[in-house]
Amino acid sequence: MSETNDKPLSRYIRVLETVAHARTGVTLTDIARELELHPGTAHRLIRGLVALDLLHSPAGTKSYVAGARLQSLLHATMDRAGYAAFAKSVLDGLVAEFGETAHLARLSGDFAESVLMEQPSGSDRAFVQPGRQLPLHAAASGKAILAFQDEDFVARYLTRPREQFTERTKVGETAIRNEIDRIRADGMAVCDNELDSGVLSYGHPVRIGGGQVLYSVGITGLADRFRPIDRSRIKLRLSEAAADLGRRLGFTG
Amino acid sequence: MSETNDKPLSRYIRVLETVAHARTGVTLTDIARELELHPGTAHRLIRGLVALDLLHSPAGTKSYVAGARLQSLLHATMDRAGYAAFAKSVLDGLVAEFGETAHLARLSGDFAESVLMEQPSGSDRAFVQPGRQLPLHAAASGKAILAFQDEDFVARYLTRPREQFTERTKVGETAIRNEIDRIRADGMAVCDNELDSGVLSYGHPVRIGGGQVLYSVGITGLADRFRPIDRSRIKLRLSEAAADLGRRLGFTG
DNA sequence: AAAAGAGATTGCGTAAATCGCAAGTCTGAT
DNA sequence: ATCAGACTTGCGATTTACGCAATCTCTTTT
Repeated sequence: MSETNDKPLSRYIRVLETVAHARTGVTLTDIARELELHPGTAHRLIRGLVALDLLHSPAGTKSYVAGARLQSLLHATMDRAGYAAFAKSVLDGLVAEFGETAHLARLSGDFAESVLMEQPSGSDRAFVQPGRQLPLHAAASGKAILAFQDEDFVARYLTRPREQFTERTKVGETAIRNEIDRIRADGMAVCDNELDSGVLSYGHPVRIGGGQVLYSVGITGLADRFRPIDRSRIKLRLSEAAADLGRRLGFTG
Repeated sequence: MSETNDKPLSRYIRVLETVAHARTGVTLTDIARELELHPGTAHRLIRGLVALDLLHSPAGTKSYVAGARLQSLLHATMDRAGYAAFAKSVLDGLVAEFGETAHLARLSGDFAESVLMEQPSGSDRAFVQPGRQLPLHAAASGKAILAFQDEDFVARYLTRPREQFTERTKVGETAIRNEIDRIRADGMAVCDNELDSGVLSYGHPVRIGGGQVLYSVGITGLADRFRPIDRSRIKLRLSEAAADLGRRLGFTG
């Protein structure tokens, strides 16, 4: 009988806590010592956590830090209301410049979720009000996120059925793969009548610490009115806004 | 279900992710359906997570939300540098009003860790520079956090040895219990020469979603200069700042 | 109020993951 | 080259988690 009545899950969590509380990366031996585990046991636990991307060992190093999946979980627990405090001003800047609706979207499972939206005053239509689920294959802000996920994520997404919202919605695997390549090369996603009819939308990935893309920032307007606006200027402003947002959202080093 | 990694840990994590992604509480059946688990299996998983305080079921309800330990873990992954983006302006407001040093502290294990500090220009002394570990029984911002932890946490903290920093540091169990009661009743903690000699400090708990206290906001100054300032005005401003910070850190619970 | 139904909980035999330990491998410093 | 410390892998024995089905507990319906 061991003195500790620890179940497996408890030990995993304690490893995560040990890593999280350390300001810098911790080594296997650190963890084993801290938790009074045999090195072999610590190694097995860590290996399981790394396999799930809860821990990460930076290239070549033998120390461990919080993995992307933990970061993702952290952001997932943030309430939508919390974004206004530090993202509103960035969106307001875009609204002021283009006179169209701007929004911030967050990856949430298999959708992008709009978490904050700002509109020009007197705007009649709310395209992307907070809470709306934006499909990753059909919305500009969704595509901007999808295009920068890893291959596992993309492959898994493509195995599932995808809704065809308009006759322009791309749903085929090849079509979406091509679109992803285009977005990666260009740095910005476009959605022209692919989700809502008559609506044109641009989306740009937001990179947080470590380069992970959990968010995107987008501008949306009625196609007829929005189309004439110079696309390179939109891209420039969106990339600036994304860099700003990434700095504000990138809690983790 | 003949899918991917079905090791036990993976299922636990997927339950946590399901709960985190839901804006509101999710029920056992929701989780079972989402993850394609049998209700009995889902129940067992959830039970294990609740036992570790990773999930929480609000009084009497049958739905689940992120537990205190999960929130604590996730916040621990945040880098200190990340707080500047959305907490600096709040601290600056306090500095401008009182002309003393303001800081944000975060619960980290058995200490409160200063994660952000702002000072009046030309200030000569850095009381609580980011990274400093503030003891939960002797620093105002530490006490403000300790007083709002649950009984288990407090009891566990009191079993460990506590350093006596000055002759005014309260180290006895009864003394600390009384201090906790006072802070709970008053809503604010005071540290008068209990940690650093000649230094007077106030700390106020920051409640994030669900009412949990993982942070505190504090003002610190030389006792001789700071003591004359009206305490009720300090309390008012600190509580406003805490409410603002809680909103910005707005996490669901 | 009684019945029906959905959701939540418990028990059980079986299958699988984890356990501690020990023996191996790697790495970097002397 | 050698050595010490850190990391990794392998092995039965044990513990835990597994799916399923039966039971319990509510809320809703009649």
